[in-house]
Amino acid sequence: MKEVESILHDKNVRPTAMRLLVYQILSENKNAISLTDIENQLKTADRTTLYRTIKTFEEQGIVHPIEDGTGITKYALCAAYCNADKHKDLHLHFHCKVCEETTCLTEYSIPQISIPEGYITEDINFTVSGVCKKCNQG
Amino acid sequence: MKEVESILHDKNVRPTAMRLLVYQILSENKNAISLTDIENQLKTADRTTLYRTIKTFEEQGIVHPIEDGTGITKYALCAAYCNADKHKDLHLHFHCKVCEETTCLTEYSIPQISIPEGYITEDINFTVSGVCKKCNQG
DNA sequence: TTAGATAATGCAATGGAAGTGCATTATCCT
DNA sequence: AGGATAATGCACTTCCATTGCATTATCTAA
Ligand SMILES: [Mn+2]
Ligand SMILES: [Mn+2]
Ligand SMILES: [Zn+2]
Ligand SMILES: [Zn+2]
Repeated sequence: MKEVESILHDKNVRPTAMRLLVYQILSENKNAISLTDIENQLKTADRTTLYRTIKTFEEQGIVHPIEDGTGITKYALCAAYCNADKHKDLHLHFHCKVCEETTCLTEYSIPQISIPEGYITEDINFTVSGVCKKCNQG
Repeated sequence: MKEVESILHDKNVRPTAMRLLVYQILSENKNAISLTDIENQLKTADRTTLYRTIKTFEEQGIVHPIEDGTGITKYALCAAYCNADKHKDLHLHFHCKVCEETTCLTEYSIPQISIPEGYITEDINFTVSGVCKKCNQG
């Protein structure tokens, strides 16, 4: 059994051909990508299938969604220890307004914060936007 | 000159009837609201006008947009000291998955963070989602 | 190993929000 | 008051997200 196949298997996701391809694409892109990006890189696949594949991946802790402020949700692979119960990759995300790329800053953790008494935290989104290093050196 | 009128005036926005109404609605809602929310509370107005009104308000530091993870942008009035050059109300936002309400936690500032060398920060979005106090007491 | 149950896929269609072009109307300043 | 400029309303377009349903693939247990 190939590596990707066993990863999906471990996360309780049936390793279909389509899913292996989507996983492949996600792992080849160093930036976070949108559903449309995936669609463009996988001309054969139907958008609906991709949509539901990503949804499944998200639910099973394989990818995490990123709201980068563009209104288009991006996705990136999770750390190995994420699972269906909890996403544990709480890092910053950066969106460059010049090149439009959205990146996981996996080395930069979301800082601890307090929220008002009585509120329950389930998800945290910390996204910084501006100009990335590459675009800053023009 | 009424109070709202002078606020708009100070921010270099012509105080038209429509704009006064939009401002009114924003100030009456204690939560952040969407364009559609405004539309529903102002049946007479055309959506395009509201769209452009909000855009103008945003540019002139009257409202700030909030990406709460739903994909629908919400808006809330800024602090008095925001202006066209810079939004200075850097606080947390909370989105309740039960009642769907999005709130400004104006008392809770966005913590200082470091980002990688060479990156330039322009905007920061820090949104927590989960269950709000009200929904947590059911 | 095969049949039947269950899950995944593909197609077609819908919904909702964002955004644009242009003609008309209101506002403001001189 | 008059003319420049800005705001508004209407009609349309685009794009992404999402669903229903029929078909096909996958897995499991007999
Ligand atoms: Mn990430
Ligand atoms: Mn706010
Ligand atoms: Zn860039
Ligand atoms: Zn709530």
